[in-house]
Amino acid sequence: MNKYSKQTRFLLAVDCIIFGFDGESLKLLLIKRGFNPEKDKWSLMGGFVQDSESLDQAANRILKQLTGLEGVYLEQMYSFGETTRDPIERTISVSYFALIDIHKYEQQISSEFHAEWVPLERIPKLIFDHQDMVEMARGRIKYKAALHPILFELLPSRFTLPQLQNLYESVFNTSIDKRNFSKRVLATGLLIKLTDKDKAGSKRGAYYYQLDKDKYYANFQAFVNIIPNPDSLQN
Amino acid sequence: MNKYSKQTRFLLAVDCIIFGFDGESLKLLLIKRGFNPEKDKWSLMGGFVQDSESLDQAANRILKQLTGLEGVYLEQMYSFGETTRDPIERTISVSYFALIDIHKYEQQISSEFHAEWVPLERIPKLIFDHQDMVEMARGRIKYKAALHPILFELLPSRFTLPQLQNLYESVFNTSIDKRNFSKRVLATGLLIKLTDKDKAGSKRGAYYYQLDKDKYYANFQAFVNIIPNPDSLQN
DNA sequence: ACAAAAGTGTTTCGAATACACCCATGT
DNA sequence: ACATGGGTGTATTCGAAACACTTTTGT
Repeated sequence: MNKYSKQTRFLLAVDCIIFGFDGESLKLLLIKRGFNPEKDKWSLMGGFVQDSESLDQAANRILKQLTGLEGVYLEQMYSFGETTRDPIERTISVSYFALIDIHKYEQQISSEFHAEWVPLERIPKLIFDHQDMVEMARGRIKYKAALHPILFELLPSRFTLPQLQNLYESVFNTSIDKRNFSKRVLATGLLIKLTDKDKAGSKRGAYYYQLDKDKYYANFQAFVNIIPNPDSLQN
Repeated sequence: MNKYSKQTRFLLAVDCIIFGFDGESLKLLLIKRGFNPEKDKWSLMGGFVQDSESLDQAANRILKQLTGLEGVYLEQMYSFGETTRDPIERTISVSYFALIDIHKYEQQISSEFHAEWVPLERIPKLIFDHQDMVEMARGRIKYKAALHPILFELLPSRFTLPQLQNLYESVFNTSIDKRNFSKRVLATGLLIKLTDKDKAGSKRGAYYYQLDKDKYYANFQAFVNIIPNPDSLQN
């Protein structure tokens, strides 16, 4: 007995907006499609939802397919359902955004996706409505990062304050006084100062810090406003 | 030529979490299902997405079906896609939350939905995962209202400061000093003081205010934090 | 006259900001 | 010795919070 038999069924896709940070600038992981439609055009990584999996599972599967990574920060963003967004057949796309430590990214064996890290300032034209998704994701990461400590997900487990500040400055496209920055960020109580230094960036070296995971998970919901004058935030 | 022919298609629903405020408490508009499955159980208002409409259009249609209202505040919230969330057939639900002026609500002719306004403290058991949707919506309205002036959508076009304060106190389940409240809320510059008073609530009467629509739309994205200590916010 | 709700102002406190010098080290 | 980036403290400002009395009017 199928009570819903008169209803239309739809294709369902998941598309991932994958952020990474290389110490210089914020980047997205894009692929060059190796298949039709829109072969050889740039696109977000995505795939169809399978019969047996939830949306979250689909997103995790697709992320792993491309990056080899599991257990990364992944959050559902928005569902796109314009009737003509996919010219071949109507498809609803549930978009997810992911934050990964760019250094953990492993080129997958097949490299069948021709993935590339592209700085946000140089995103090429993308297929379908993927541009809109990227726009929304840029707004969302700013919005959320202004209030919650999510940007740590983009850094390796040990990082320095100058690195962290660079990251915030990239995301918000602003510059921050380093004295005030360190005060605010240390005042969260989320950071543990380590005893050794990163000598890569300077002669003197900068102390490594790591996240206090317990406090991180406990305080994640709390407002942690690190950005001065967080005005022009989207959404 | 259908390149996607091997993929599974899914039922797609839209479910609406509809908030209203009657001056006393925050309420949800729920329906008692008049059809199977789960006939006579409480549920959110929802419906299947049609072939010809976008997700937003579907949500607006469903909202209008129940309330008779158009042009109300309606925002996509989250998509629920657990494989077994609907026992009859797998259905993905895109949830929307709506804020409406409860006084504009018109019982629709058919009253085929047996709708009722239910205070948030007395939400009955709901079908499927609608409980989860309501929980998420409660978190979301707090979160967003702590930062943006969305609660005006719940009030009539003319309202008094005591009414507005009641609303904030209901949503955040707290009490606010009325002197500080009026300072903060007037400091936003979003309110226009009218010359006449609402004599219903008291002998002296309270001045009516209305939203400065232009400033409202212009400043919507800006942070407008009216709530003291907005800590325990979800999401 | 009094009860009930509306309206209003000042002081205090804490957080955010602006701002400048010394330190460590590789060259 | 010097150039480069790392690290730290204080004074000021501004906004948030605490707090109490007067006004109006229907009864």
